[in-house]
Amino acid sequence: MNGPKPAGGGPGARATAPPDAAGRPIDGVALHETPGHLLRRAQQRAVDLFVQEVGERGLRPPQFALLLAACQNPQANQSELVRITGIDRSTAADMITRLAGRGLIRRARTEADGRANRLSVTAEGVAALEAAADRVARAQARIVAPIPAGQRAQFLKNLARIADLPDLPAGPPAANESQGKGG
Amino acid sequence: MNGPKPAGGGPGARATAPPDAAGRPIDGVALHETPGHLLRRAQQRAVDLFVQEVGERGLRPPQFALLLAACQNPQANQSELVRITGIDRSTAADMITRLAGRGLIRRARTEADGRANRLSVTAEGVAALEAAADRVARAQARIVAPIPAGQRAQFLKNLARIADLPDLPAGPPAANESQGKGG
DNA sequence: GATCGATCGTCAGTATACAGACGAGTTGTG
DNA sequence: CACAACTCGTCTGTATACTGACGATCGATC
Repeated sequence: MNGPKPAGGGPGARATAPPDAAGRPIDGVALHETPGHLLRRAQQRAVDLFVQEVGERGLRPPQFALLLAACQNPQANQSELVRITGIDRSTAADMITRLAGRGLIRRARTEADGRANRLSVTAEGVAALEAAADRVARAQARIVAPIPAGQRAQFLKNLARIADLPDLPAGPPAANESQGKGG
Repeated sequence: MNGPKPAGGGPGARATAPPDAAGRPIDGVALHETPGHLLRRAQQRAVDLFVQEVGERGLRPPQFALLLAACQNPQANQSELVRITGIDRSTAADMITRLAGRGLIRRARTEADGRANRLSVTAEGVAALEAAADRVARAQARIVAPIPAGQRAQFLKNLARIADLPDLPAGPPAANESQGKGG
């Protein structure tokens, strides 16, 4: 555990000093209540669980995302995969070099556009994806496990809102989704 | 903007193939619905907003966290700050070197323990923190702005659950907190 | 055909993140 | 004191993230 000085202040998620703060104004800022810090810690934990399940020598989360996107969009070039995955274009270039070095992907200039690269996932790459799929699913389940089941869909929806991604395709099947059930 | 091809799949947040998936099982995995991916994208956005507010040449989120923790815990050594902030010890060593290079912090061996470093935030460091405080608060507000106001406290609580941090000090003042507004 | 603006991918530089090994120092035990 | 186990901080190596600059190419326009 690690919360030695919560500097307990008001409720909610304020990042400024409550009236009962100490001398300097910054002494009232509670790091552990700020959304940005919580997001960072939560993402750390998510990566940790992913690596625990998939293995330290296996695919890492962004590698899985990139390889999966390439597999599901065979005619996409690097820029399109960058848009799909949210990985930076410079980072993607490095990652593709590493994935190609492991034989999971191939990179070749397209004939139609002399600037663009088309990425082909190799048979080994597909095998790596399929071998990881179940473990990734387990990791995802463990990530949201600490959240009460009835609140998970709403939580992910709000996470998508922050991420500024298209909202989850909330279909008709789920009935109780915009309200938690009391308790 | 960046969501050109959502590759819409099944509802909910499953990470495995729904029965109506295409040929390979991995074709049914919807990246944009997985908690890990959403956490990564949301954190990217949070960092982006932080940098927008504080400035590209200013403190970055982990630097702010480390400097703030050092300021609020003057007698803490590096290991303790590592525990408070969740920053890796190797990363923290690098960051402290950079912060010291900018004159925001000083590092010195303690007399009591010949291994430990005590970190002193300089006057410039305190000034940087205080100058950033309001901007950081604005950034935090913008991060959760896309979430309906009534759901923010619950969202942050669930984020803290994932992060495996001590729960937010949800005091007695908040009454309607574990349920959304009726329906 | 020539040119301008936009796009694609690469590269350099910097910052964050983490595993693993290491030296130095401390603590517990005898 | 001697010794082992542990802790603190550093260092190396690798991976992710992003900015800014760059060359190459494409598209539109003249």
